[in-house]
Amino acid sequence: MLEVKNIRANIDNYKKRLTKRGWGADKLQILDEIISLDDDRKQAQTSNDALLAKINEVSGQIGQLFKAGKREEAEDLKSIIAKTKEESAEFESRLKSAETQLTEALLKVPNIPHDSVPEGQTEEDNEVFKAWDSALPSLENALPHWELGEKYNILDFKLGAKITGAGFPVFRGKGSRLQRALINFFLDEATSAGYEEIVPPLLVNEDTARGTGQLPDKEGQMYYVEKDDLYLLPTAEVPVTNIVRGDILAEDQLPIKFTGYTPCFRREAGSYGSDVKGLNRVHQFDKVEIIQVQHPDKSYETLDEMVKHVEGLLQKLELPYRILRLCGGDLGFTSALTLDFEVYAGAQKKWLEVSSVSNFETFQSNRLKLRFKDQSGKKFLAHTLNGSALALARIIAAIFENNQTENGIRVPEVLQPYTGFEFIN
RNA sequence: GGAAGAGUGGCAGAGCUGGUUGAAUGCACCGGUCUUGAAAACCGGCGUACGUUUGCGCGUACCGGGGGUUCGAAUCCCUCCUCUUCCGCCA
Repeated sequence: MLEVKNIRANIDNYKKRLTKRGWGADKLQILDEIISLDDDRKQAQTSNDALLAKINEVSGQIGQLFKAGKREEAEDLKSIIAKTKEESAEFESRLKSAETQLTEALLKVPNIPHDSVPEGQTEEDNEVFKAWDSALPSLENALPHWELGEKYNILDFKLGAKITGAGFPVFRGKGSRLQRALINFFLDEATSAGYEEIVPPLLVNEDTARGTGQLPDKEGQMYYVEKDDLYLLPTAEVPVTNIVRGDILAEDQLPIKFTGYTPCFRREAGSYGSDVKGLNRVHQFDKVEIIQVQHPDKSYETLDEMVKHVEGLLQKLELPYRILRLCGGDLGFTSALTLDFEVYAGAQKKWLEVSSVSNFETFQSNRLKLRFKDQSGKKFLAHTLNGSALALARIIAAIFENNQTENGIRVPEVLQPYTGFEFIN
């Protein structure tokens, strides 16, 4: 959520940058409405506060009169309060209405794209930030990962459908072991890069889902447990970022670095087409997330650092990858700048998104009320960033497809200490 | 799931027979005096949000969340949440 004071101070600039998201004049006028609602809000509060002050003052007088035994005089003053309360009620309802409308309007405005965000409407317009220069794997008679899963009995979609439904794959045997190896490898890499490991709850309440921006408008993407009013998490970002919700940190506590492994649950309502095949798009997958809370002056350096981290993982896994800078039209609602990582799956001959690293600047922290205090005691909203490091399902798809040999699927060397075997066969 | 008790400022802990109590006191923290330096001692400061003001400041709200009673509530009532203890159940 944007801050009204920033909208006021930068309205022309914000409008200009929001056009990158494809916003036209009709949508942009909401910024003017926000300022006007904020004016209403202030006016109502100023009037109401004055009336409340009067009530407080007269109440004090009544108290004094009662003490002095002047009951009748006290009774007389009560009528003043009754009258003032009536006046106050009107301003109070105006105030509440302005606040409600203001919040509703603010919730509709996405984050302001960073200057480096390319123009464009669809994923076609994403900028290739770093391309893969070497030759892509080109295998004779290569099998897609879902066939390899069946061939080696390590990944079973039909079984998942039987137990739960479509989009809930079952790993077994060496497939399970590879999965566990990847999780451990990713967590080890993150913790040695200074991230504190977190095991969060997998169900979150409404306040938490609101804090990172999943609510109010993405409830359709989350599984919801009605009886307990809880949501199954779509990413570890949600519970882990909320660790610091409402905090006022000391400046020297920054940056805060968290990592966490969790399964992720996504309804993926409305998805269709060939890209949902196999592990390409599933309702439950495992992911290791990295999260940082950083000083606004350093958050873009931090973004680079996180990009390097993710890049390092892909290099160690020997996977061909490329990095995209998302264009305005493809940029997530809460993000100011996002870099997507894609790995090449050699049998499908497709690029699969395996990580998304974003700087939210103060968009999340404003909702989270996450601030830090500088040496003079002034408070500022912190910047939040996160990235997948990495999302497992598609990584496994790529490893299966790219590493298939006559002897089976070759386990990347870096994972072999974790798996205890070199081939899946 | 049942029963009882409790939720106050960074922490501890008063207030809870309603009336300058945003809240005593102690610790922690920050500044100062003292000291060669430090400690101790002493003095001062020390919550959050919104509004208002050039500024000093002033106003309003907040004592787990929400609602109510009252001229006036941290203090009374209702409700929800959380925690503790005991019982039950259980990985």
